[in-house]
Amino acid sequence: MLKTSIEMENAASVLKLMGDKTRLTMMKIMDKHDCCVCEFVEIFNMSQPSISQHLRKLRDLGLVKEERRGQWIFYSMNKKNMYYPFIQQILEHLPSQDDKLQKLEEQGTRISCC
Amino acid sequence: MLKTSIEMENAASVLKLMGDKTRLTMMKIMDKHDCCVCEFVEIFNMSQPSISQHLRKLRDLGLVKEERRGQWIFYSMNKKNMYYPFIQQILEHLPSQDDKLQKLEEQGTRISCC
DNA sequence: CTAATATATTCGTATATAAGTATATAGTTA
DNA sequence: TAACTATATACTTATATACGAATATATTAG
Repeated sequence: MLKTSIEMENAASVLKLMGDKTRLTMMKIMDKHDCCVCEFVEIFNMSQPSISQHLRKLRDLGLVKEERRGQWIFYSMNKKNMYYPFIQQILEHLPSQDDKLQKLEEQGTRISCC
Repeated sequence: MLKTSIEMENAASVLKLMGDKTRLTMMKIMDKHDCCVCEFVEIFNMSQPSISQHLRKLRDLGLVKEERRGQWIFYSMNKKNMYYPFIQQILEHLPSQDDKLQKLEEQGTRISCC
């Protein structure tokens, strides 16, 4: 059985982050796709600062990585983070959120397709 | 790959519960052992009402089961709960908390040994 | 170089959460 | 049956959290 070594305190911190539905969904999306702030703003119909704050929390723990492409900064899960294996096996059990990106594409607001 | 079907909203709720270090530790202990309130009070050096409130939150979601034995009510993880498989694979990755029960036994305050 | 766009940060607000004191309740024990 | 013990509940308080308006910052685009 593949086990990651993770302290209780760190585990609780990660789980608390994932215990917010918006962030959990973001993480599920970012596990497979790059996504930028303005796309999340559309997906969740939330304000840009709110989305930015959610990402900040993930960034503070090194859970996500950024890549600037032109005007946009794309976020994805940082698979090199020490907690990633722990996070991944949680995300694996969640339903796909790809439909949310699909919807963006249909509306012509998917940016990472360009 | 064994996957459980769990909705995002429910997953977030469960994860939020587990995002508290005290509750996470309690859940880890209860996954293998029965434990009563007064034992948790000793383990965590917290007030009885606090422990009781933590258990209440777990109980409200059906995550724990109770069993009265004399004066005491023993709690353990409810392995029949629909979310248990999801929870279990998270708990599996955490370090054992058995040493906490061990310490109780050494102090002579372990109740479920009697 | 300026204007525009994307994003981060600051700030304020409403709500949620964890902790403990006080009290009520549910049993068991004597 | 009354006394006692274990536990649940109610209440208060301090702190954390999520959200969005306003603003600052970092780039790119023209």
